[in-house]
Amino acid sequence: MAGKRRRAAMRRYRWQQIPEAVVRRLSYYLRELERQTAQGRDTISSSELARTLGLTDSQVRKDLAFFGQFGYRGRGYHCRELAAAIRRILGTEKIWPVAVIGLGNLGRALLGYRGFAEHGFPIVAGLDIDPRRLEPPVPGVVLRPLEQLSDVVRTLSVRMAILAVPAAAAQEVADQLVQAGIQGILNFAPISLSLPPQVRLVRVDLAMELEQLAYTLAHSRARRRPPPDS
Amino acid sequence: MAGKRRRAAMRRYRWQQIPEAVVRRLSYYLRELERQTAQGRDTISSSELARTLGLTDSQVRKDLAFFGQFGYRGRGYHCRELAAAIRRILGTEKIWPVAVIGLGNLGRALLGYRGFAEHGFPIVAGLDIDPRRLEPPVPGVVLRPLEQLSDVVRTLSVRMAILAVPAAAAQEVADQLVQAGIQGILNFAPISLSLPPQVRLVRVDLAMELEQLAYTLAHSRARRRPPPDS
DNA sequence: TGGTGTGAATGCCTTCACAGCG
DNA sequence: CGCTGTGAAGGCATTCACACCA
Repeated sequence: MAGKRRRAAMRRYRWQQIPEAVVRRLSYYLRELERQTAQGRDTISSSELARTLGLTDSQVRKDLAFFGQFGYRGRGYHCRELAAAIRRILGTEKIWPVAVIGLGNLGRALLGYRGFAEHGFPIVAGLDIDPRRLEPPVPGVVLRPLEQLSDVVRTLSVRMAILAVPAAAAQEVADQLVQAGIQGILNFAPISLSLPPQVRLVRVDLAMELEQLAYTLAHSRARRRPPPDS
Repeated sequence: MAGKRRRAAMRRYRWQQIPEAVVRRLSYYLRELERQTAQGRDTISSSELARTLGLTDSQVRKDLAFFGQFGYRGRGYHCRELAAAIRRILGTEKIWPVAVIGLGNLGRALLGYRGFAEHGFPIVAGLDIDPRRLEPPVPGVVLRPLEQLSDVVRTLSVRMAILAVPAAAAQEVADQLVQAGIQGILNFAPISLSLPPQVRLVRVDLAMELEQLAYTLAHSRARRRPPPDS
């Protein structure tokens, strides 16, 4: 392996038309590959990768086939190599500096969440309307009043922002983000933003995730079973 | 309207076999209906509900049709009434007390996040292995060492837990949750947990959401369709 | 032998189109 | 007249099955 001559380059593709679900799974593959690599594993088969993620082997292979040929027949995929390929596909072989907007409870926590930087998304700035929330300082993070947004975006080359303001303010602040040149928004406010089509939007609604859980619990016939033994 | 005699009860259904995507959208409908209600609106048509969410009108109607008939021909849906129906479907007309496991950066923030309680998921307990993290106290929340998990689960009737521990510890702690009788887990650790099938699992990977954003930004030389989220 | 890559088949979800009704 | 509810059609994603290869 050790990638002497890879027989097939990554396919030049119409990235546009790739199903969203596929891209989503790519992230999962990447996480698992990183974990396996960290554990010293060299290669992995589609069926094993699938099993740990609760998917089917053919789905893994089909997903990857959208982007090229990465496997070795009879042997599977080289973990480190495939991880690198997925990073290239996702665009995370480069660093994406991120700004957090809204430094309340959640925003502050996100400033300190290490998982972002570990995956190529260092948080370089935090902004809030209320200047009192700009204290205390956070090492490595520029804290500024919201009005300086454009400056921050420009000087730090920020293209994506995490929006963690109250729902009531979210649309207005989102408009300001667009104004300032932000191209992608990760929205934590439980509201449906309307934005110009060229601005990418991903929504995370934490209460909603619990609702999904509640739904399955409420309708599982296995009501309130006692703690399983063993 | 004022719901004199609703002509059709909610359909008795095979809740199990309803597509996951439908249940997911139900949460979005609920959010939007709550917002419209708060703005004093009385009724809304499927097409308007759809438009604010970036969906199609027929999709809204089809989704709801899984569960019964909620609309009024020629008039649309009664916001408050439909919201109540969706809450019944999701199981959130009842209160679901939740425990947060892991009181690091993220866990602490989630303790204080109001959006949970507002949607029927009050956080009643926080647990951590490290006793130092149990300070300072949080009003209304019981903070305990992880070893007291079973007690807490029993005395507070907790069925769902939010898992916010480091990835390296996540599987082990998840096993303990199952032991203690937890039936649903919202997992923030960037790792694929393996659990007995009767335990429900929802995964939120924050870095992954940024990866999705990065993907679209990295490949956005050409036009994509508008985000399904809006 | 073991496992990839991929057409073909399947099944599911979404969209269409319109009957039906207030 | 407006808008729901719903069979039918269409499109898309997943799974199957197997040729092919190291």
